[in-house]
Amino acid sequence: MSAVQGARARARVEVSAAIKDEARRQLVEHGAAKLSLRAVSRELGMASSALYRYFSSRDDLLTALIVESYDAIGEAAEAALDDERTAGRPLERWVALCVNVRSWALEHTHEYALIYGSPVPGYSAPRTTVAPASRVALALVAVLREAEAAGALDVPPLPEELAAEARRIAQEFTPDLPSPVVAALVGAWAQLFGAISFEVFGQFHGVVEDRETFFRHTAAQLAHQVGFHRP
Amino acid sequence: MSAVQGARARARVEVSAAIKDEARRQLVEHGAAKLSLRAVSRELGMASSALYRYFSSRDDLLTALIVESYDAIGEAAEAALDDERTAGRPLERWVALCVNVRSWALEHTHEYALIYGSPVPGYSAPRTTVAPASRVALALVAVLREAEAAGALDVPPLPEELAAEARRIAQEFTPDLPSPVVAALVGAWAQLFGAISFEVFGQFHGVVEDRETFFRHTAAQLAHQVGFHRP
DNA sequence: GTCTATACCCCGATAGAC
DNA sequence: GTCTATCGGGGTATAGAC
Repeated sequence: MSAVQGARARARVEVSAAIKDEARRQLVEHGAAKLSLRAVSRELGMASSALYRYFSSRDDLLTALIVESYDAIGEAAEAALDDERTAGRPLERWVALCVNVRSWALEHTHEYALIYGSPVPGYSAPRTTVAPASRVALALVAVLREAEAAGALDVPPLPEELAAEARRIAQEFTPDLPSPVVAALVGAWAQLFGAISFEVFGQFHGVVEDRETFFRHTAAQLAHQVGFHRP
Repeated sequence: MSAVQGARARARVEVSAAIKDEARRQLVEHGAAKLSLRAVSRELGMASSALYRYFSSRDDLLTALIVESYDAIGEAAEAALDDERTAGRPLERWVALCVNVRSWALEHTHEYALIYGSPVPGYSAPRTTVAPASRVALALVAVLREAEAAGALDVPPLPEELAAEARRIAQEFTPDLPSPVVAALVGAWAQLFGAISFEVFGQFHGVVEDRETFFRHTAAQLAHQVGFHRP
C-alpha cells in the first residue's frame, strides 16, 4: 500500500502513457499494420523486452490505442451535449455534434483511420472495444431524445420491409425512441462517417473545396433524414 | 514482330497476371501495408529478383492492384447502366447501381479496403489511378442524366453558402446537370460509401441484421437526396 | 523492471553469372 | 528473364542475469 506502492503505480501509468504516446506517433508514420514494439522501445531508449511488462503483446498495445481513440472521438461528440449555446435547439446541437466528430477526425487522421478505416489484418478486436466504440452513436441518440422531447421530430416514413428490423433494433438499443427514427439514425450514422472518411482519406481532393460548409450541409441533411423538421 | 514477339508478349501478360493474382491473395491474408514482393515470389516459385522485371517496385505492384480494383468496382457500377430491365426507370436503375457496388464490395472486401479504406502509409497514388477511381461516380452521373431527361428529378434545395461551390463543381465535372443536383450527388456519393464501408468493415455487427433490405432503403434515400421524386 | 543475448523469422533492392 | 548471393535493414518473443 501507501507511499511505495503509490509511487510504483504512478510510475507504471507514466511509462504506459509514454509507450502509448510513442506508439501513436508511429501510427502516423507507419500505420497500424506496422506498429512495432521494437521501434517504440528504440525511440524510448528501452530494451524491447522491457515493453512486455506493460503490454503483453503487440495486439495488446493496439487494443489500448483503439480504445483510447474511440474514447477521444466519443468525448468530442459528447462535448456537444454540454454546450449551453445549443441548449433547447436540438437541430443545431445535432449539427454541432457532427462538426465536433469531423474536427476530431481531421485533427487525428491516423487514429481515425485506426478505428474507422480498414481493419488491421490479423488483429481481432476484443469485446472491451465495444462500449467505447458506441459512444458517438449514443451521443447522437441523446440529441434525438432531446429533439423528440421538444417536439422537433417528425417520425420519418419507413418502407414496410424494414419495419420489423427497425423494431428489433430500437428494442435492443433505445426503446424510448420511435423505431423508424432509430432505423433512420443507424443509416445516418453510417453515412455521417462516410462523409468524414471521404474527406479524411482524400477522396474529395480536387472535387470539394469548401469542405466545412459542405460538411455542415451534409450534417443538416442527415438531421432531416432522422426526422428533424426542415429548418 | 509476329510469332516470337507475340508469344513473348503473351507470356509476359500471363506472368504479370499470375503475380497480381498471388498479390491479391496476400492482400486478403496480410493487408496492403504488408504486401511483399518476396512473399509473392516465394509462393510463385520464382526468385524475388525476377519480379522486378514485371513490377519495378513494391509500390508499382500496389498501383496495379489499385487500378484493377477501381476498374472492377467501376464495371460493376456501369453494368447497371446496361441492364434493360431498368431502362426508362431511373430510380430503380440508381438503386440497382448502388446494390451492384455494394455486392462487389462484399465479395471483394480486401480489394475494397485497398481503395476505400485507410490510405496505405508511405504509398502515394500516381495520377494514373484518378480516372479509374472516378468510374463509379461517373456511372452515378449517367443515371442522373437519364433521370433529368425523363423529368424524374426535382432540383433539390441548396443553402446559399453552398451555391458558389456547387456551381464550381458542376462546371468542372458535369455542366449539363443543375448545380444543386451535382452538389447533392457529391454528398450522396460519399454517404453511399459510408453505408458500404460500415457493413464491409463490420460496424453493423450486432446492430443491423437484414443488411440488404437496409441498404436498399439507404440507396433509395440517397436517390431522394439527389432529387428523385418520392416513389 | 530492466538489461543483454539469442532463436528464428521477415523485408526491398541490387550485382553479376548464365 | 531467371538465378544465386549479398547488403543492410526490419520484426516477435523469450531466457536468464542483475
